[in-house]
Amino acid sequence: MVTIYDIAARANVSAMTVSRVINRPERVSAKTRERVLKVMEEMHYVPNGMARSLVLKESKLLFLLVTDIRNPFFTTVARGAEDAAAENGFRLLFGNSDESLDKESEYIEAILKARVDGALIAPSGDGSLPNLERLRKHKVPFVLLDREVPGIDCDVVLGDSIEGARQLVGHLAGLGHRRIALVNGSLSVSSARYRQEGYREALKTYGLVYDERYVLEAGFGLEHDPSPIEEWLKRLDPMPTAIVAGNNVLAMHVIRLLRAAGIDVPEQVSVACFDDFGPFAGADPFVTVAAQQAYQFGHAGMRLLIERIRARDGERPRKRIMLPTALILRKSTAPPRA
Amino acid sequence: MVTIYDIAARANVSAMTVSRVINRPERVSAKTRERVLKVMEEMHYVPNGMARSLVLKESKLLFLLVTDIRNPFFTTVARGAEDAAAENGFRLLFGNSDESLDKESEYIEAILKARVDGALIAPSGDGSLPNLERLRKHKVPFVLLDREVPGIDCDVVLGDSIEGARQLVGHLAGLGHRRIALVNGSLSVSSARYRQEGYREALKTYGLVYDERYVLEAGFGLEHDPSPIEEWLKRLDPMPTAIVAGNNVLAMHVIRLLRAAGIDVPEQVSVACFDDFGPFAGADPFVTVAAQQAYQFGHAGMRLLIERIRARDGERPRKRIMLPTALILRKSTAPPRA
DNA sequence: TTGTATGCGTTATCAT
DNA sequence: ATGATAACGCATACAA
Repeated sequence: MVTIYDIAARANVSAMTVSRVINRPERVSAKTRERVLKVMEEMHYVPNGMARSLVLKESKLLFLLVTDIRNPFFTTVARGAEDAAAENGFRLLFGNSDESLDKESEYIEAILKARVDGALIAPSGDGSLPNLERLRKHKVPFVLLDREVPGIDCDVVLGDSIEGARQLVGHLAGLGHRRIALVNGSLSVSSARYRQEGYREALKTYGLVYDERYVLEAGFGLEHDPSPIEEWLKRLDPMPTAIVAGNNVLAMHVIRLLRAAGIDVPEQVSVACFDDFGPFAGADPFVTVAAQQAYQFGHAGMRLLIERIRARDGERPRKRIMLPTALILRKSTAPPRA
Repeated sequence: MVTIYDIAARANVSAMTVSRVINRPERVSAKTRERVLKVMEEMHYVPNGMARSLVLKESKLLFLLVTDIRNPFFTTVARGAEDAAAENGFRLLFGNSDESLDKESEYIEAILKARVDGALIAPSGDGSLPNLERLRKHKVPFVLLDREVPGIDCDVVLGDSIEGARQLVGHLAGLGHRRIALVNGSLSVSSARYRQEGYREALKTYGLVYDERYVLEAGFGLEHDPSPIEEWLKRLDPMPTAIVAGNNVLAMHVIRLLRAAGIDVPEQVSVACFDDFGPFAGADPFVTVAAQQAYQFGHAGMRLLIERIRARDGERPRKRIMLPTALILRKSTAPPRA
């Protein structure tokens, strides 16, 4: 491997001069600078980032930890995060926790070992507290994504779940639905709690009663067993005329299960959910959603993280960015049958 | 930051002993090992990966370069690649080239600087040759994904485009279509060439004539301007009764444009494409596809890469993995109108 | 403007 | 079984 010493020898300067040509070109005479640059070119020199990181104590590496990169929400988040990172000269490492605390813990260790400059994290849930405290103890700057964790005070980018619930329930109530159920993720996830809270408040707003039999706590993950949803749907009597899903995965499960049971959507049951399905949902997406600004989640979250890294001031006040949701009406919702 | 020297001091051993406890525990007496481990625990020691990489000349970092992480094909590839990397103790950096050679070049520099152990790359096209030669010159192991590049001999994971084309055209011809058009990506991308070749061969197989007016060279990327497609569609006279799209993005454009022009799919024109739309295409996906095994692309590609890294033998024969495609019949294709 | 000495945190080598 | 020393490639502090 070619090092600054190899360059130095060939250019008849010291290694320090080579280092300066790279980092502070203006502090080197034009003549030697040209000569050194020429030798660097000839010898195909590429600076060793690891050696540089070791002495500078900054790696220009950031970590993005999501629960599943396959979910178009996180896919788009990743795109926004990578763009923002690249714009600021950072590279991105990534991992999938699969909503599992254990996997998350492994990635936390990876974050620590890799000496990345910071991390953008969608925590698996409230159980992430020890993981985040571990990062905090090691002074690794981090920003939370989509979910907050009670007990930890940090920058966070959230979606407005309360407003999203109001949009969803409001739309369904406006169509005339009065029995609106909710399939949710685990209540140990803050977004699920907010969504449930918003659902409850919105029901009240529209003069509907909250009935806990019409609320199911399931899982947000693609790999979660959907059979509890199936049983719940069978159990419901009378059937709700509309179902709100806590995220896109749950909506898919619900629609699939309803159809499998011979129930038409939206003819017999309307379905709407939080989160959108991304740009590849097809030319004519089906599900009515309260869409989150996924790209902004990633982009703004990354910028927040980089800001905090730059302002080494750990005492800088925490920022809490709340991104609005947008109701997008599609074909999975319709007025209830007479 | 806690270093092995801090641990050494507290445990009354040398730094080397601490290093041994971490890397070769069996070569340290049980007693001191326990003592050192206890101190490491107490002081919350985390090894510095960068320092380690510097001396060992291996980073346990791999780079995944795709053209767009938002495309469900690459999303799933990423998931497979990350899984395979994690299974083997590697972490993944990633970047999006957006089908742009310039962006790709920037990531190539990043790959070089970061001293990653290898890279899994979906090249932007044949123009990637210099970029790949640069990696080769610096002895960075790499594996190509989905596309090969003439002039470079390396491991590669490809989809069987010839077979995919046969499946698609065969299906349409079987339905009775005789005027089957093709919207393709840039012919400087190997997969586009193979798909076009397969299309041409399949037409012959099914006794149909190849007419270049019914073939358009557009772009695979989500950001490509779709207006050439629009003009092409308007120009076609008579209209084809079926259109094969070179990938999922093109299929989306075509379907959207046809509908915008008041043309029903599949009633008036059938549409089918290479690549699938992933697990979030909705509960009832619309488009008939020749699906690629995206997860396997990532997983097998990553394993190939890791194999090559381990067998430091650069002369090891290149592997060329060809993954089959699967025809999935859905609602975007139907018999032509009488 | 340029060079020397030193350290970043770790591991390999060789010694004890 | 354990330790002393050098080296990995680079940048900072200081000196010339």
